[in-house]
Amino acid sequence: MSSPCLSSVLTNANLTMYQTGVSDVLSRQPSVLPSINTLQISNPAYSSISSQLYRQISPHCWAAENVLDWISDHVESTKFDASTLSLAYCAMDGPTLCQMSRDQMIALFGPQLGPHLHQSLQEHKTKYELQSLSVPELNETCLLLDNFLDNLNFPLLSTIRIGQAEGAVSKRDIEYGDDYDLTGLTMESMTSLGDTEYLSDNQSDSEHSSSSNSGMFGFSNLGSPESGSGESDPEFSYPLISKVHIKTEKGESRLKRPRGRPPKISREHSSSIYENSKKNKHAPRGTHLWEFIRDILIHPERNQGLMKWEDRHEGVFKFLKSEAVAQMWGQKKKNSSMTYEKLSRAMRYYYKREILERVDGRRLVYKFGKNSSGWKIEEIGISM
DNA sequence: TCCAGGTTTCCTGTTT
DNA sequence: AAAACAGGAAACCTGG
Repeated sequence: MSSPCLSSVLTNANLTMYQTGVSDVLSRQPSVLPSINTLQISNPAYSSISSQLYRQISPHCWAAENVLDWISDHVESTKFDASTLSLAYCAMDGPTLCQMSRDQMIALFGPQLGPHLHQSLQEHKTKYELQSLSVPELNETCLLLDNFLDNLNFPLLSTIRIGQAEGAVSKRDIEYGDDYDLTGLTMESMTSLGDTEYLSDNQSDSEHSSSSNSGMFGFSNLGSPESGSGESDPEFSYPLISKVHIKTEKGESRLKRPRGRPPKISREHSSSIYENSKKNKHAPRGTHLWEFIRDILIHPERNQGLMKWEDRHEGVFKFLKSEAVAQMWGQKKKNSSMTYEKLSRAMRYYYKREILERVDGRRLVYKFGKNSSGWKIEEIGISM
């Protein structure tokens, strides 16, 4: 993968092929997704090169990030106030976009940006209808490549991070609470999200409904392992061929060790831990795990059945989809290999600091301690 | 440059 | 048997 353009094309094609449920997300949660800037920045595949990629692809083949790039360009060119634009309206892929009428686009993007976007889209569609011969060939190639890599137990193209060094992120752009988003979870991450104890808010503890997991966020079940436990399955644990390129101040790119204790060399599938896809950027101060957990709990629109209060007044809560929460945390920290096991270790460190209290005998249940804050009803002033 | 805080990762053993 | 829990150890990153 030496050509960034080809890499981006393949990555985007893969995203296009496998991203599902975007319209579902659109219809449900228009206000909870991050801003355009934070999504672009939090997307590891994003780069200045790929941001122009949509110009070379038919709108019908645009992935969500191509749509985002396209919208971003128009936001800039029209001096539109992006802060008034919900990212949820931008988090759709090309095929979804192409199905929208002019009125629908005006309804979504407003009377200023909507017509502009519609006009632009028609121009792009017209342009690429003339080149329709080449696009199916590209899609077919991408599909073949994906199948090929999949059969070799390589990660899907969408899980490979390419040119990360190009996606340099400034610290001020990483604002807590806005840059995690389930729609950005990759294929590899979604294969193991289904916990055995998923419960909707209306269900009792005795009810189990793992079969409904895939539909919670509108993701389809895309080839999860039979075992149902991606974490314990070596084939579904880590991307194998990704590399972490860290751009230094001098501008060169080099391999960098991932954070944490290095894994044992002898472990199967750990061909090289230093080649794992990770950005070793530590979160800025104030971005703590317990705050992340707290914010999921106190924002029902973000919760989506991930966690629930067991005792709202006592601060007792339970993970309903522990792996999904861990993936979200990992996404926030730019760490694709985050698991509930690791997250829970960090949670246990909070016992000593009395940010959390133990809840003995109950699995996946924690309680906020006296050194936590911001979760009490009287503190946040709303009724849960 | 060093240090502290806050994880992240791995590991072994225990409990549910 | 598997998943979750517990906690030690070590590594890493960021901010001060």
